[in-house]
Amino acid sequence: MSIRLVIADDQALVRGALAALLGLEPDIEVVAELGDGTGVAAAVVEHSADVAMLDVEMPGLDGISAAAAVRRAAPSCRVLMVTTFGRPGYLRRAMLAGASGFVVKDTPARQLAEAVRRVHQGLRVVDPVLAAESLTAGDSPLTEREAEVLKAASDGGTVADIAKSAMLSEGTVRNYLSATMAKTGGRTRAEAVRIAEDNGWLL
Amino acid sequence: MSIRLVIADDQALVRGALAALLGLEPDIEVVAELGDGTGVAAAVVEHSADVAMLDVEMPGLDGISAAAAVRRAAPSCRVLMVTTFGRPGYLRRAMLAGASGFVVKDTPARQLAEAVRRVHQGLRVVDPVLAAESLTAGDSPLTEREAEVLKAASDGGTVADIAKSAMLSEGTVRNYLSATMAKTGGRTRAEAVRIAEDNGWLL
DNA sequence: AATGAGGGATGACAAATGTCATGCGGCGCT
DNA sequence: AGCGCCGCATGACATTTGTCATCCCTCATT
Repeated sequence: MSIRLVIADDQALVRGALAALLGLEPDIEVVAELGDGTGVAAAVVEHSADVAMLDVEMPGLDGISAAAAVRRAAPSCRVLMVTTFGRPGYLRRAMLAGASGFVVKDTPARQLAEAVRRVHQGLRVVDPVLAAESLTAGDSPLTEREAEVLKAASDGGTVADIAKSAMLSEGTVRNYLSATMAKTGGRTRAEAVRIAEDNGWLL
Repeated sequence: MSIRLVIADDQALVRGALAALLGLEPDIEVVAELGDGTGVAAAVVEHSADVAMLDVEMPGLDGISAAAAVRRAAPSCRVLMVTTFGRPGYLRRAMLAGASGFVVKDTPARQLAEAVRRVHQGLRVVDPVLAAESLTAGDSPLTEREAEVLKAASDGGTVADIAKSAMLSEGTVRNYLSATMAKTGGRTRAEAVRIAEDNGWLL
């Protein structure tokens, strides 16, 4: 009996190409393709899928949240995350959300089908380089509010803009930003944003 | 006789998947897959390819430069650019570099093979939405130095950092940044960076 | 020869940013 | 009850930015 697979990726070209690639495998059957995370759990249930392959970066519901939704709706369905960026924080969060595997998009195409088979068998699939990074990088040092403020700062607005969007006093915003800079080791606000993004501490 | 195709994309998974997708077409033959832009022109010549499908964002030689190299080395080979980001500036620069087509990665997978066939026939393939944006957005207003300084600023360093990396006086750096902010309409340095990136004025 | 644009620089000034101390109330832990 | 962390806020302060005027030099255009 073949593995029933659901694929979610926001880039239609990539989504279709992955479906084509995996559809070539005799033991894999692609039963649904989605462009965002919102309908994934429902699709998994509807098609009684065995494995869901999810991109982390998606509009609407992000991959991590979608993974959690899938686990809740269909505990027997394994989740394999596929992402462009090997952010350590993504890996950790994906695992906490119940994912069984995590591969980055520059792993060889040959290994993808194998990864699908492994997670289907209940094994865990994790890029070893990433796993190591994830251990050394540690969890996010930012508090919820700090992350929120930093995220609001990530599009380059002024303190006044951020204060307005977060309903905070300007002084408070500066305090939070100062804290994020101290915790990330960044010397400027922009640097703190970059570091936090690279580690997957925002989202 | 089938269309001989060279594919270059830095994400191995995507590259392999695209190859699989297009390999299914009876009239297309994937003769080479590359992970960066440096070897593309040579590969095109070696395999006497008809069409080269290039990603814009690649390590080493970027897709635009690779496109130019292909046109120089094998004028008979058409170039189809494929990119994640529909930056207006990318489209313009790609066309100037001699590309025949430009598609973004969220176009439906079905249309990709058709795009390859069209450029092979000497037709131009351009996402109409993008083409319109490209016209309204206009060319980059930034001078070479301004773009260089703004790029140096894009990782969040201080003025002193930028000055050092560009071998300029700090005052001059501030003047250039001020100019970029005026030209992009950004109210802060970070905003100017974002706007310039979104328009494809950096790179 | 004159004009203008771009690269490079200085100095001065106003505004924004980053830092720090300090305060308060709430929540969880021991 | 006390301690510490977090959320939120103020106020003061030193830096860093962003803005502007002004200067020099070069090169291409007129």
